[in-house]
Amino acid sequence: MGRAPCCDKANVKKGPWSPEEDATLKGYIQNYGTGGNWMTLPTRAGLRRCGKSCRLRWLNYLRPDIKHGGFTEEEDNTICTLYSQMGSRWSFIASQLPGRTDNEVKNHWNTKLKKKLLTINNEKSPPNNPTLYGSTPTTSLICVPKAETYSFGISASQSQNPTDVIPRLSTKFNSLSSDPIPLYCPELINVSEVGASSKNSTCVFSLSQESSCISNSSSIGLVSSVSMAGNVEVEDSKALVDFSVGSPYGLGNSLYLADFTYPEY
DNA sequence: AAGAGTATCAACCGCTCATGC
DNA sequence: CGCATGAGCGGTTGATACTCT
Repeated sequence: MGRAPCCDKANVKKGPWSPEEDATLKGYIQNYGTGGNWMTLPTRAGLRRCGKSCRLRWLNYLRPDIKHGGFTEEEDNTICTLYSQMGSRWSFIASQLPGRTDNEVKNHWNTKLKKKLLTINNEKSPPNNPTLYGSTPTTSLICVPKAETYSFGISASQSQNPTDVIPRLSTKFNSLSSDPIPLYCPELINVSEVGASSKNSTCVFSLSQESSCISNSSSIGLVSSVSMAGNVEVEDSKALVDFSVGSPYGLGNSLYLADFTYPEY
């Protein structure tokens, strides 16, 4: 027994919105507002749509203050900076960009900015010289040249049962820059999930317990415990590693570019 | 010109969180 | 306190547009 559906699936239309539906929804909200209840709005407005669908259509497309069109370089930098600090908090990031929606920002990141980051690193980073990505010095996106890569290897756990194999990631993430927080994490990191999509191989990992990590940043000193969760997306043997790092000293978050080798089981 | 491959983005899905009862 | 419900969020999908061969 699962959760009750939010609407009568048999009687709601799905798929792209027609201009007539857009006009109906827009007209209704402009005249009467949402009434604080999206679930009943389609019925009140005379639309055969799910309330969630109406909400999404209004917020992402029909709102009068939506900005359509390409992103400026300034917006790109804002997204990169905030993503490096906050992770995929798209609603927050979008709130810092007037007229942009979380969906639009998320799509823009996934289709353009992420690739741009990889491309820029490949083309412009001289060996042995970590560089900041972006035009503003405040950004904390770090492109790590191949020679300084944070290589890591994965070895399988001792389990023989494929269903409960938890590969373990033994590595050190040791940023050469003082910002964000450089870390040395000698502990084994449990890989909670390894999978592959049509485009990228993905490896999701997290520390199963608190780990002692020593920061070599003089401004930070000793970080006694850090929890981490990260994603790795692999493309052409490079990995964009996205770490959310929590510590008693607050939160840090950084993107690293690293070489990646597939585990040998 | 046509088919295949790729990129884009609107929309959906399922989950979590907040709130009210 | 526990449950039901709705809002909001992030991940993913799929249709369409675009580019390449």
